[in-house]
Amino acid sequence: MSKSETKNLSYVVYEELKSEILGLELVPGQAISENEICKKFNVSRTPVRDALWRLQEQGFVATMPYHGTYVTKLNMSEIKQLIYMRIAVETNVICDFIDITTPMILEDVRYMIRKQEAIILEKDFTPEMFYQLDLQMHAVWFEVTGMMKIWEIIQDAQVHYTRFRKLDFETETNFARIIKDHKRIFEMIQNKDKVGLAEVLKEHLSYSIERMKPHIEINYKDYFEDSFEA
Amino acid sequence: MSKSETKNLSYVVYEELKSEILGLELVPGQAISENEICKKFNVSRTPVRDALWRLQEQGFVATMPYHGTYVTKLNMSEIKQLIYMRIAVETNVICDFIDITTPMILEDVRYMIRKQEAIILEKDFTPEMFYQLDLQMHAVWFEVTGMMKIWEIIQDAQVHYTRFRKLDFETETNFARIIKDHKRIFEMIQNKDKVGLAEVLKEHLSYSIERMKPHIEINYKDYFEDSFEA
DNA sequence: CAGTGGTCTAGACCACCGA
DNA sequence: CGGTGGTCTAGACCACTGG
Repeated sequence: MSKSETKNLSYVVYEELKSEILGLELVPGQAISENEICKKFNVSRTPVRDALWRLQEQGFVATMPYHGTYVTKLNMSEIKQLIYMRIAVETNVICDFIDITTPMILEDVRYMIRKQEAIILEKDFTPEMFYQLDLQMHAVWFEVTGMMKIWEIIQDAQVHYTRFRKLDFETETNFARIIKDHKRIFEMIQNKDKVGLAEVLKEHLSYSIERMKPHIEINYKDYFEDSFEA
Repeated sequence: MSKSETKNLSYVVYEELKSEILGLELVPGQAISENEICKKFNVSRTPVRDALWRLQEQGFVATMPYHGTYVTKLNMSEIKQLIYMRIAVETNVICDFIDITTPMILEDVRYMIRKQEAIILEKDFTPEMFYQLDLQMHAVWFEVTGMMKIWEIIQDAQVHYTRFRKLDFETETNFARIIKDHKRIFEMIQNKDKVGLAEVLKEHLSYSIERMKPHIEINYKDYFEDSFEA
C-alpha cells in the first residue's frame, strides 16, 4: 500500500473521530481515552490532544479533568437558543437587506432557489448537498448587509444543531417544504413586507426542530442531555 | 525570590501576554515570536504554543503560517456587527423577559442599578468594577428567559469590543449617562413598553461606540484595521 | 539562505478520580 | 491502587516565507 497521503496526523485523527461521532459509531456519552486513540492510530499524545482540543472547541467532546473524555450529548435547550438567536438576528438582517438590495442580487437569490429545486432531482443527491445550497442562500443577506462576521459567529455556534440535523437524515427531510419556505421568503423580500417576513422566517427556522421532536423522543432519547420540558 | 507560585506555565504566559496586549505594551500589529517568548519565560515551546493558541482563539493574536504571530488590530466593522447582533438578540430577550418577570426579579434589577450608582462613588473605584456590575445586570434577562447559552456566545464574541472599551478607559466614560440609560430601560420593562424599549436599548448599546469614534480617529487610528467608512 | 511556525516524538512527573 | 488527563521538556524534522 502507498502510505502517507496523510500529511497531518492530528488532522487525520480529528477527521476520523469527528466522522465517527457524526456517524454515530461513537455515540453521545461514550468515553474515549487518549491512550486508546494513541494506540489505535499509532501516534503520540501530542497529535491526539490536538485533535481532541479541536473536537472540544466545536463541542463534539468534553473532557472531565483527570477523569476522561466523552462524546457530548446533544442539548435541546442549546439548540433552541441558537435558533432563537438566529431568528432574532436574521430577521433584522433581512429587513436591512430589503432596504438596500438590487434586482441583480435578487436574481442571484432566485437562481439559488432554482438550484435547490434542481439538485433534489439529481440521482446522486445527498442531503448534505442541499444544506450547502441552503447555507449559501442564507449567507447572501449577511454578505450584502456587511454582516459576515455575525454569520460566522452563528455558524460556529451551530455545531450542536449540525449534529441534530444528522439525526434528521436518518428519518426524512421534506426538502420541498423547505424550498417552498424559501420562495415565500423571497416573495416577502420582493414585496418589502417586513412583518410577513418575520413570521415566515420564524416558522422556517423553527420548522425542523418542531418536526423532529416526536422522532427524537422515541428514537434518540439517550443522545440528549435533557428531558423535554419547555 | 520565592518561585513557583506559578502552577501552570502556559497559563502564566497567557496571562502575561494578554495583560501586555490589553495594556498596550504590545501594540496592535506588533510581531511576537515563539522563540522569543520561550527565552523570555524560559520555557519550552509547548506551553508557549498553548498560550498563543488561547490568545488566538480569543482574537488577541493571529498567526500567519511560516511567517509570524502578530497582535491583532481592532476591527471597527466587527465591533459594529457585534453590537448589531447584541441589539437584535437582547431586544427580543427583554421583550420575553417583560412577559414573564416577577416583582421579586424586578427588585433584583433595581438593586443592581442602585449598586451601580453607589460604586462610582467609592474611593477605590475602577471602571472595571462598573463593567462587572453592568454585565451582571444585562445577564439577568438572559438568565430569567433561559437564554444563558446565547449570553455566553455573545460574551465570547465580544472580545474585540472589550479591547475597544479598554481604549475608552484612557479617555473618559460617562457612567452617570449609562446608569440613566439603565433606569430608562428599567422603566420600560415595568411599563411593558416594548416599542420604547427597543429604541432605548439600541441607543444604549450603540452609545459608547458613537461617542468614542472621534477619539479613536485622532488617537488610536493605528490600532485599527480599517479606515472609517459606513 | 536563515527564520518562522507546523508537526511530532518519547519520554517524564504530577494531580485527581474511582474502585 | 491504577488509570485518566494535565503539563512539560528537549529535542527533531519539515514547509513555507521573506529578503
